[in-house]
Formats: sequence, C-alpha cells, structure tokens
Amino acid sequence: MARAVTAKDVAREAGVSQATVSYVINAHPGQKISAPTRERVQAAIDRLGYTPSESARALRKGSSNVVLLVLPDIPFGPTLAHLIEQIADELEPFGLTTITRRVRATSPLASHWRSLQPVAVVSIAAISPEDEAEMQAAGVLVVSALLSPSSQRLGISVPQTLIGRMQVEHLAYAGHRHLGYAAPDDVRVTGFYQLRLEGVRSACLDLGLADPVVVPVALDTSSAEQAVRYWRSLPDPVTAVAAYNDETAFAVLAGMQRLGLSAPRDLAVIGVDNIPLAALASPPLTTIDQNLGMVAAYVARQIASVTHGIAEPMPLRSDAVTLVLRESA
Amino acid sequence: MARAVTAKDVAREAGVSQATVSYVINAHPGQKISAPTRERVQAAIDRLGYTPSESARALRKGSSNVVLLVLPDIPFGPTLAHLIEQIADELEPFGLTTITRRVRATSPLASHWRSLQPVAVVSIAAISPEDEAEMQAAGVLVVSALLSPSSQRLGISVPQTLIGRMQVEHLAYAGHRHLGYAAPDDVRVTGFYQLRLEGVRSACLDLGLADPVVVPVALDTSSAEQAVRYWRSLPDPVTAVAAYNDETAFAVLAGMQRLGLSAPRDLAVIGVDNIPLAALASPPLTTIDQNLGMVAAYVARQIASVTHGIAEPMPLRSDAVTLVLRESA
DNA sequence: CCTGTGTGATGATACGTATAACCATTGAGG
DNA sequence: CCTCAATGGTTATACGTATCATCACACAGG
Repeated sequence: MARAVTAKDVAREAGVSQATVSYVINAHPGQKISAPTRERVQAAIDRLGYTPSESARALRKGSSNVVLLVLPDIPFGPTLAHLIEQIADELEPFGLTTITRRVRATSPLASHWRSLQPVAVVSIAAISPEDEAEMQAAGVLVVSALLSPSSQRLGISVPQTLIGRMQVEHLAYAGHRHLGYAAPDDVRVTGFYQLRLEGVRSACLDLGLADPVVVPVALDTSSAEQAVRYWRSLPDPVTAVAAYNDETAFAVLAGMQRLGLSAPRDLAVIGVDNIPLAALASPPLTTIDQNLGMVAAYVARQIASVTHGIAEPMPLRSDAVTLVLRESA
Repeated sequence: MARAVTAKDVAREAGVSQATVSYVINAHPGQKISAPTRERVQAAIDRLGYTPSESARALRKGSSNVVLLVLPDIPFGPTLAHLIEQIADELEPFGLTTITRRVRATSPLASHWRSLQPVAVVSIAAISPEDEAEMQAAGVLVVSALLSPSSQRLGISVPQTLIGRMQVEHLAYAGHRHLGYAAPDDVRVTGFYQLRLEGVRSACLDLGLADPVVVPVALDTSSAEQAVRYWRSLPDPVTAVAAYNDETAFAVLAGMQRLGLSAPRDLAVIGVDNIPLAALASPPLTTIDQNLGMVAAYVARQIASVTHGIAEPMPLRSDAVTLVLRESA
C-alpha cells in the first residue's frame, strides 16, 4: 500500500522547500517565484504524479472546495437529475466539487454541512431561517434555487406561479373556458405543486375563467382514465387540462387513449418541463420549459463570483420560461 | 465568522482530554471509557452541537469516507440517475458520501481520485488496467458496475448481452422471424449498445432467425419514421423491433404513429429499462427491466463489507433481468 | 508488603497543506 | 560606504483528528 506522493516529496525531488512547492501551485500573491524554480518544481510534480491532498488543503484553509447541493426528499425525475448534473458541470471548471444530499425535513440540516465545511450550500428545498443564520455565521455561502430566495440570501428562483399562469394563458388563448388541473399524486412535491396551482388559479381569475377542477392523477393509466372521465362528466365539461408536469401529462394522455379520446380534439393537455420524451408523445406534448440550464449556469456563476471573484452573473431574463408549442394543446 | 466547534472545545466543556472525546466518538477497541465519562462527553457534544471535521479525519486516517462514482461521458437518462441516487442512498447509512464525477476518456483517472482519497471507486465505465493497478496499490477499493469486472476486481455486471438476448427470445416466441434493431444515435453509449446488439445477434443465430436489420434512430419522430418505413419496405419486411432502450422505443412508436401504424399489429416494439413512462406509452411498452435497484444494493453492500466488515452480499440472482410484458410486443 | 494486572484516562505526535514571519542576496540611490 | 527596498527563497507553525505510548490508580494474589 504505497504512500501517496506529498508536497514534501516533490520538494526533495526539486531541491526546494515544501513551502516553495505550495507557492508554485497556488500562485500566491505577494510571493514571487523565479521562472527556473517554478519550472523545476513543475517538472518534479509531473515526474512524481503529485496531486495535492484535498483533505489537508481543506483542513488548513478551513473550508473545502465542496458545494453541497441539498435536495428535499422529492422523486428524482429526469428534470431534477439534469439540473443537478448541469450545476456540477458548471462548477467543475472552478475546481468545485458538488455533493448532493437528500434531506428529510425532520433531520437537522446542520449535521449535513458542518462536517463538510462546504464553500457554498445550494438548496432546492426551503431552508429554515435558523439553519440559514448558522451557515451565514460559519461563512458558508447560501444559494437557493427554484424556490424563492430570502432577501439576504443569494439565489435564483424560477417563479413557479408563472409556470401555472403560462399554462392557463395558452389554453385560454386557444379558446378553452373550463380547465382541469392534473395534480401530482406524490405528497413530497407539494411545495412545487401548490405554487404552480396557485398560478393557475390566479390566472383563471384574471382571465375570467372558471376555477380549475383539480384532480390528483397518479402515474398509471387507470388513475388517469378515471380523472378524464370525471372531467368530461361535469355539467360544464372540462375541455383542457393543465398537468403538474410532463409525466402527469403523459398519464392523462394514456388515460384518454384508453377511453378512445384524442388530444387536443376531445381534451387539450399541457405539461411542464419539456422532458426529452415530450416530443415523442402521441400527440406530441405542448409544454412549458423552465430552462433550468440557465438556472444551473446562474447558480454556478453566482458561487464562482464569490469564491473566484469573477463577474456577477446577469440577472436571469424574465422570458426564460417559455411555451413549447406542439400538438396536444 | 464563528470558528467551528472542535473536539478540544468539547473536551474543555466536559472536563476531559481531547483524546477521550475522540475515543468516545469512535468506540475504539482496546480503549475503555467509563459510562459516566461517556455520558458527560456526549452531553457536551450535544450542548455545543459538535460535528467532527471530515477533512481532519480524512487527513489523519489517510482516507476519506468518500465513495467516488465514475461515470463515462454518457447522457444522463432517468435510469442512470436513479442508479446513482440509489447507490448514494444505500451508502449513506454507513457514513459514506458519494461523489459522482463524469470522466472523459481523454483525461487520466488519477487526477480525479488521488486528491479525494476515496475509500472506494465505483466505475460505470471501463477502467484501464494501469489506473486500476494504481488504485489497488493506493488501497482504494475498486468496484465496477454494469460492465464486466475484471478477475481481481470486485463488482457486479449486468450482462448486457443477456438483455439483447431476452428481447429476441420474447419476439421470437411471439412468432416474429424478421427483426429490426433500433440503435441509439449517440456514439457515447457505444459500450452498452455494442454488447446489447451482440446479444441480439447471437440469439437470432441460435433461434434460427435472420440477422437483425440495424438502423440508428434518433430521439425525434422523423428519424424514427424513416427507420420504420425502411424496415417495412424490405423484401422480407421486419415485423418486430428491439430498441436500444425505452426512449428509442418511444421514438419508434412515435414514428409509427405518424405513419398511421400501430403496435404490435403492424410492428412489435420492445425496449429496455422499464422507465416509469413505459407503462404510459401508447400502446404500453413491453420492455426488459435490468433491476438496477438490486445492482445498487449489491454494490453498496460490497463496499460496506470491506469498510465495515459486514457480511458479503449474496451473489446476484441470475433472474434479476426480467421481461415486463405489456402491449407493444 | 510487594508484585502483577487490568481499567480508564492523558500527553504527545503525525497526517499534508497554506501561509506568516523571517532571512540572505543583490542592486540602486544618496 | 551605508541604507533601503526588492527579490526569491526558507523555517516554523497551525488547522482538527486519531492513535500510540504512557501513566495513575485500584485491587487481587502470593
């Protein structure tokens, strides 16, 4: 079990002190290293295959190069997976490592971040003010994504209510007056669901439409079939459905299929997320794209602006959330 | 910026030495701590909200509690995301933190694991023998998932060829003699694609079927439409298609839909993965389930068996890969 | 009464890095 | 000639933990 190569080994190999090796690696301002020395050290590093120990570095500096991504206990759909992956990809060029941790509401957040001493915590879930204060006090940057940041906190929120509003606006524009809402079956996404539905509701109000008929739809055909049958059985039948997300929309389409109905003729359907499969639904699914790629980039730049002193990101354009018009609505 | 609470602070609070605190936390064999002392220390820990520094611990022990998950540069579908998430969930109870890193084939693996000093490296991609030898020498446990482990390496492989074979067996059983294969459009998944196709080919040979007609299908309707038209235009028309995965299968179904064809009557379709949406396709998609949940559990147990001395996992049952019979084939 | 032994704690140290403090050399300016 | 500053390094130390070596003490056996 070979011992790892340390800076001291490199120093010996290059005939300098360990401190010099460190200065060469980190380009410390206020400490000049001559070109020949730098080269000798670099050569030794290459020859020995030296890699600085992240643990030692973190211990010394008091904070690691880790960004902790805190997820609520929500199902791990393609959209969320992609968001995580993108944030990690955007942070990597800055030497920042992303660690994701799923947090149940009951367990205190502290146990998760204290031991890691991350440089930043990105939260998809809501953070309690106490947790936040603690982290601020410890010098940890707190960034929230998706849900609204507090005033003191950095972050970016995709206005979930806007998403619901846009669904309704499109359906109303197409002439629909009586809408249904396909709610998710999973209590764990209530945070998002409530906000989106709120957007739907207020948009209906603003546009003079009837209040949407909310029905939970599980991700199976019979559940959706039942919902569809109910919507169409009303005195004022629902003619269009806004779904919580694309997966729920798929379920609605499957339920309709089973009943021999077709979208948008019998019932228009609009989803949220624009998952890759949305274009392949039958009929191709009209949906709202949150453009989470921009969110990922924004979050990453915001962190890098603090840790690496790069320019602050431009505020996100408000037209980031877009309608993807296909055939289902 | 409050300094973090250290073991020394706890020691002072409890009126003991720092060493004692460490012994209380780690239950070191060969060092008894009396019950009263243990309680006093524990009380102090709770009172101060102490959490051991992971960096210092890793530095001291020479290896962190990190498990590095190495991904090839493949697209991040729902299946892979779920596998990652499950491995992380399985490892967390053992105090192991999962870090995923996507590795392009060009960059040397060493730069990724050396600095982290992970206790184990789980690889979805192939690992070069040199990389593997280096890790072994450094005492890092190497586990490979999905693709075949080498003889010395721990790991578990889902036999990708078996997947292709099972697709064919089902289609042949249903009476199909001329098969098509919907290949992925993405060069990055060649590793998996080649193996699955090989399984398809050899099964065709064994069952006396014609060699499958391989056509690449991108994840859009027109690409699939073209493929479907081609399959049906052959002198011996293809009557059933095995798709690389469920997403490709969705594309094929969409292409058929556009042509007014329906599965399985005009063309049977079978996928791989059993993604949640597979049941909601029209018609519901028949597919092969790899049961990656079992893979995740197996990998996690295998790691824990080394780090925590728990029992070795039972070898994976060979019937883990199963046919999910729905309507498309 | 002395020795041996087990229990339960402490002191000291090393892990590998970053950085503050210090120092030797050189060259310029007065 | 002496001072001063700049350059390019070195020495020493601290970060927080785990663990080895040591030790104080009590107590049993002879």
